[in-house]
Amino acid sequence: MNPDLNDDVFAALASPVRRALLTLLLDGPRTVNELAAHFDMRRPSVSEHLKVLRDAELVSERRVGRERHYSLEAGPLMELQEWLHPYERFWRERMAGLRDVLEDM
Amino acid sequence: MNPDLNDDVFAALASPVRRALLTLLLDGPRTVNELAAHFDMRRPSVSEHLKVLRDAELVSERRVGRERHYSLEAGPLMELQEWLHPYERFWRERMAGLRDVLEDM
DNA sequence: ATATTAGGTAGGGAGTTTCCTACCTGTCAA
DNA sequence: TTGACAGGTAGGAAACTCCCTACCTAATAT
Repeated sequence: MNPDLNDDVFAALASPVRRALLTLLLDGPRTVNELAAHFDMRRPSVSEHLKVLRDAELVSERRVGRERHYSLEAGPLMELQEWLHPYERFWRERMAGLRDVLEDM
Repeated sequence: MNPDLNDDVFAALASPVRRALLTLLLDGPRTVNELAAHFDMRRPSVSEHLKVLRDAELVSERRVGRERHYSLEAGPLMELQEWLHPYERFWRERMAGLRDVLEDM
């Protein structure tokens, strides 16, 4: 049903550091050093986090001279949204329940 | 911004077993034994997965005699959908790009 | 009362994750 | 051409995950 939404994506999103990296990339492509500056962590560790994101195809890299520019790739996140669809009914029901309670007050 | 969407939710979703448990609960509340029957795994392990889901508030439990009925709680998934919002722009852009390529063919 | 059933908890082993330092290659600048 | 800089890779320690078996309590059934 969602053939391309695999474990790797969920595993990649499980780390707060990697989620923060994705958030930083919302503002456009960034080099590894620019990204690393935001973390209390050595650069090689950031490199490894980027590798996990690359393997999950959540980011892409473009080589520019001796720099590497990382960009957000939102495809897997779109599939994640699709994965959520079957659950949507449940939170709508809960919201409806909440609304009813509020109306009774 | 999403104060209630914490690490626990992403970590809970990182396991394929736990995602399968949520999928099973789409059909309504289930006991631990009913859930465990779907996995090639001992029951205590399923219990532990359920504990992780409970801690992330993705499921709730109701005691009925000696059984425990687990139910889906979609609140955190709704927050996950909200977490995705800032990324939506990116996949829309990608889709638009794809459409343009197709139109040129 | 006793046996059985539902299901949680404890402790442990194997595998994985996450960080580190040390080191390497490739590019640019002097 | 030599030095400095960007950033990836290797190897290893500490912590965490995931599964197991053994065991426990509470509730039902006999």
